[in-house]
Amino acid sequence: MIWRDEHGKSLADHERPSVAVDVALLTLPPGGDELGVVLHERTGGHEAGRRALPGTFLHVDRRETLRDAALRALRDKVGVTGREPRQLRVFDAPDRDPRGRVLSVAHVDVVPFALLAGSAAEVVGLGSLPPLPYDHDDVVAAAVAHVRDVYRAGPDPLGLAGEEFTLLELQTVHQAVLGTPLQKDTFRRHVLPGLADTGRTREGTVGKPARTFRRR
Amino acid sequence: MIWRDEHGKSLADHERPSVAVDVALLTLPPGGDELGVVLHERTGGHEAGRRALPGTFLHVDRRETLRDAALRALRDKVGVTGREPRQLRVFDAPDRDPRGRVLSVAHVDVVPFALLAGSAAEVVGLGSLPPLPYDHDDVVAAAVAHVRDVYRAGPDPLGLAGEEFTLLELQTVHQAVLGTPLQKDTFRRHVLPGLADTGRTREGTVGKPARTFRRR
DNA sequence: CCAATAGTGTCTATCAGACAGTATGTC
DNA sequence: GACATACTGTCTGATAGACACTATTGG
Repeated sequence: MIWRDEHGKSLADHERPSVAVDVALLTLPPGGDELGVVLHERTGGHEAGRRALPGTFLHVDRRETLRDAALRALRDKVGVTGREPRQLRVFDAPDRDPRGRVLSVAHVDVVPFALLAGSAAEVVGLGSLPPLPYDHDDVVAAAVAHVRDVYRAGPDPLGLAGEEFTLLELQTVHQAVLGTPLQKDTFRRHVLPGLADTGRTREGTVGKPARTFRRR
Repeated sequence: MIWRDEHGKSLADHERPSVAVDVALLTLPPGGDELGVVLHERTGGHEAGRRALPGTFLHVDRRETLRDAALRALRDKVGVTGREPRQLRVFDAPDRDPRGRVLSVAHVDVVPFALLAGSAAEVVGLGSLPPLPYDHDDVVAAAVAHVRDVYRAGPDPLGLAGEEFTLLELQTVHQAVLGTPLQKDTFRRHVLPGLADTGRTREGTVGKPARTFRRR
């Protein structure tokens, strides 16, 4: 049976675009004071050696969702699992891909730097990004803007700081994400209502040991 | 020439989904105190008589953008032109359309009620929506949430109040959009910085005539 | 004068931001 | 005890929210 729409057309009568997903995966390199982008270097094909955001085509034949495609791209291209990519928007300029009409559903996610150890990921600071293919520069810009918005709402909403952290560690994360320095006492009062004291302290440093917290 | 990706596959080797756009077009019925949704009644086909959001398939063969497809849907299905639809997100549940794999890029826009005069549009208040097909209920919910967010930022960002308005008219619009009553004096001070006094007043009513404003 | 709506002076509670203090650890 | 870092009391200025007053029109 073939379903037809109000003009008597079936789905087969419409030319269909290819649909891809691209993921701007952001992280915080240690010691760095700015966000990093996880790229992968392409091998083979006509774009060998060029770095790009991890991405892939949607596998319609496997009834794959966009989320699953994004997770597959992260796993296969940069060896990262356990993420929760969020849609940013669809990039749909007709000439954005020279191979044909390809819509790209841009996603954003974030990963603690420690989880990248030993993976195929290459992390590049926001300030030293190479030119990226397609509209990946716009994807990164949208991703950074989105993450900054989210981080204005409360303490480490996406878990960049890990499970347990001191207030100074949390402040460092927020400063790197937002790209601006923050005041210690103001920051403390801002985030404290959203945190739970673990009862433990961070020992072994100079100065008074700091209490550690979890997100509530 | 056929471009091949890093696995030696060309675009033709991937099964492609159909891509549709759906638009939640919101308006403010006169006298009403809540947002309305512009629906169109389907004619012919297997869903005749059912009401749905205006939508259409992306015309890949015409190199159409998603924005253009959304504008075309508004023009052809409900007779509305001159809008600026914004993407909400992609709805991609594999079984959302019984005809096959169809991704829907949901859009939102807003239209002054006066511009609907004589069109094929049917406006239904948010509180009295019939069950909508596919995931159109979710689209409407996302659209309303988005418009509410936008209207928290400043005076009538999307132009629902028209060109020129009194503060009371503007307040009525905001109350209907947000679904909550607002305080006269607080509202006034909140929006005044974003308005320009026209120098004119609204005559012919009981009480002191109100000055009219434009958005700045 | 009265009714009705427009517009404003002012009080208060809250909050961001900052300074400068106190507390508690290492060396 | 010196020093470094964690934590906090408190001041200030800005802002949201609300009350109640004044202003200006039509009838």
